[in-house]
Amino acid sequence: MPKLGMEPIRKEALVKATIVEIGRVGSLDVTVSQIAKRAGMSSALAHHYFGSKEEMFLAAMRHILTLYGAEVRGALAAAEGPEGRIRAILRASFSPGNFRREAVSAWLNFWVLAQSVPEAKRLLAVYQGRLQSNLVAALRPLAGRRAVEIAESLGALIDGLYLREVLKSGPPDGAVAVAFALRHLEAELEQGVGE
Amino acid sequence: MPKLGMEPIRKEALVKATIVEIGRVGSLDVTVSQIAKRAGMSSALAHHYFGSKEEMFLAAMRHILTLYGAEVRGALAAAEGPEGRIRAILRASFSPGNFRREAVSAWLNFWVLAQSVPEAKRLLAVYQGRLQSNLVAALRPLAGRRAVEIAESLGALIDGLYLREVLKSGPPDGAVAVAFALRHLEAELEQGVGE
Amino acid sequence: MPKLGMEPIRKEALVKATIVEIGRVGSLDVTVSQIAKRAGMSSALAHHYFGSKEEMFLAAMRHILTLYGAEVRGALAAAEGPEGRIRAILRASFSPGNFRREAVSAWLNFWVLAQSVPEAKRLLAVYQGRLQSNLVAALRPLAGRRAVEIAESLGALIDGLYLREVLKSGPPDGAVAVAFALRHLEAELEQGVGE
Amino acid sequence: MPKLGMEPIRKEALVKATIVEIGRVGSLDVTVSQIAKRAGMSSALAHHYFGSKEEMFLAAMRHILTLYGAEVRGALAAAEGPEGRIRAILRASFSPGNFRREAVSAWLNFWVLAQSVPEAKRLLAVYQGRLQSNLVAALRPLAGRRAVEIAESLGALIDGLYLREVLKSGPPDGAVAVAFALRHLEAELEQGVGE
DNA sequence: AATGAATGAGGATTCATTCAT
DNA sequence: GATGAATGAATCCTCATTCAT
Repeated sequence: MPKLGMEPIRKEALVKATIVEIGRVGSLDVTVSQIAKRAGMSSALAHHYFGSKEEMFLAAMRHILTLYGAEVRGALAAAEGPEGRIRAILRASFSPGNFRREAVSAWLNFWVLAQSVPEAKRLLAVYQGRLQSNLVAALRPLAGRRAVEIAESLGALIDGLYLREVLKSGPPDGAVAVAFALRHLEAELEQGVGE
Repeated sequence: MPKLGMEPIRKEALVKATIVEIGRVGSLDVTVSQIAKRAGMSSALAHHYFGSKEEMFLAAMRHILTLYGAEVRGALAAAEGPEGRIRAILRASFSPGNFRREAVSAWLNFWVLAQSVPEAKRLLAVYQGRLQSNLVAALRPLAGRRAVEIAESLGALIDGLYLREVLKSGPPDGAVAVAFALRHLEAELEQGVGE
Repeated sequence: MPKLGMEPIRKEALVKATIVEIGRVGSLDVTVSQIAKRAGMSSALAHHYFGSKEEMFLAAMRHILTLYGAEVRGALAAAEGPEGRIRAILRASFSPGNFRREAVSAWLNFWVLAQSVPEAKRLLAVYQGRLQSNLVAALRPLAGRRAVEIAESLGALIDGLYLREVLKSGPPDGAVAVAFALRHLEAELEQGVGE
Repeated sequence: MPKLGMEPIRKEALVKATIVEIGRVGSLDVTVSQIAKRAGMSSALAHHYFGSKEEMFLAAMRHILTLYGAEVRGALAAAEGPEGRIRAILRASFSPGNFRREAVSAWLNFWVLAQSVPEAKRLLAVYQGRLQSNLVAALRPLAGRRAVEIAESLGALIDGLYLREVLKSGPPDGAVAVAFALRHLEAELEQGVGE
């Protein structure tokens, strides 16, 4: 008797194991066996479910980006006012669920993957596009036509803060990162006001 | 007496080939043979001069960071006034020599390398430290005690802009990046004034 | 469910192939591929089961020493009287199963291995210790306190005869070797009597 | 101007370095570069003088066997009476010059070499032949027609004692070995007397 | 005489992937 | 569904040897 509904459970376990292993090793030089072992199954089964190592990586990317997207959406739903929406996006971006060592490590490696795997590039582009439109929507009432460029610089700053987390030791501090980004934003907005 | 003085020539060729290959493949999954072939020699010779693949990567990192450092130093030497110094740093950061596809790709991969190779981490930390102190020195007259935090956010922004170049197509446009960073900076400085 | 229970079969095939190849080449300069090919499998599988070439060598050593030990034990079980026990040990030592060209060659190479691999050294020491105590036990009733030194010299003689077999051509002649050792032994014992 | 008479000096340095390195590593897995470096020259020069690694090994063998032969000859010249001659041979065999760790190690490795290199086999056979005839000559007056077999067993015992030195720790003790061999010999001779 | 330069050949080891059961 | 078995294809690295100077 086949166990019913094993597939999603197995897949999820593999996706999580993939992220953990990438985070542990710090690169994509992770073997399917390592991942499968951590997920509690044989490497053959991992291939059975994903077809190839690359597909596992892509699934892991989707998982991380989906998680991020969900968190942002949730935060936005509870936010009020333009500024509140921006704060919500930032807080979600640096929430403990996203801004944790192994996720940051995986995320960085996905940028590398994007250089050689088109689908990975597409996924990152989608994520970036969503972030950008969310920011623009929230900024429009505050910054008018400057919303686009401010959004872009805020987005780049967020990515830069993620990147730099790699060199730091100790657990990531999301609050500090949010404060940084907010200060930057206020500066930009004040400038707009001053025009 | 044998042919002499080949070492520096070979090493330089290998370092350049390493960067080219990393840029071409988009990851550190380059074989020593590929690199050596592009540098016009056997892989055995590459090992003879560098001892290991990792050492070649580190040499390539040092090369890129040294190049960057030299360009910044040169630009600073010709700069006048605090603002001029900042512009110099930014222009050097996004100069065609540094802000080119293959160098950006290599640079991104070095961040990944830094997660598993301590020496790579150290090198990046040194580069980051220099950038920070250069920025702080230039910002001090303009922003007083806020110099440090502005420098940090400016640094993160620069890294973010580098990172995002990965998703773009076409040759990197340094001018746009500089403009972005400058706008951000002006906003930060104005804010200080408004306090 | 997959094909099962291959491990012991494969391992045994590899161990035997290792001995054959060492005997054929006359040194430890055998490639894993050669061994694996002779054992009828890929070198990758050999590594899968043994982890490393060195482990294969050690397994081959254990095999040879175990074989030897078993033969001695068997012969001792059927032996009667002190002299009978000694004859049994000698006959086992030079039995066709142990005293054959390829086993002698492998044995010699294991002595070399013992110089650089501690575990190999340990194995040889264990074998030597067992031989010594077996001999002493059998000699005690015949030679009293001289048993120890006679055993030692008999052991060294056995090893010397093995060693010298290397230079000979044609199949080893165990009978001659046994006769040699027995004559030596009788001389030693008579001397004791004469005291 | 070529340095005159460099060749023998270089060659000797290489031969000694070969023995040292084999002793150090405990096997013939020594690189020409290691040997050359220890001899204070480039590996290219080593090849210039010996043509190949194998030739270096053979030269080292000749060196060791020559040394041994010379010592035996010297000792024999000063010996008096049959028993004195035998003692001389044994003492030479286990003299500090021959019975030292690195020489024993090299000697063992040469037995291995003899299995695949005919010239090495020939050299060992020559050494063994000389030892045998020396022993027979000395034993004839004492043991008559039994001289041959006693010589052979004494020779095997010597080789066995050399071999077993490999497992021991601490510097070889020639005196003990000589005593061992002498006791064995006396036993053999007494037996002859008793016939 | 002497050596730095250079390489071809090879060898241990790894790994994604496939397959039979 | 699940996995042990199995391998081909790499890849890093080593090394004896050659050569130009």
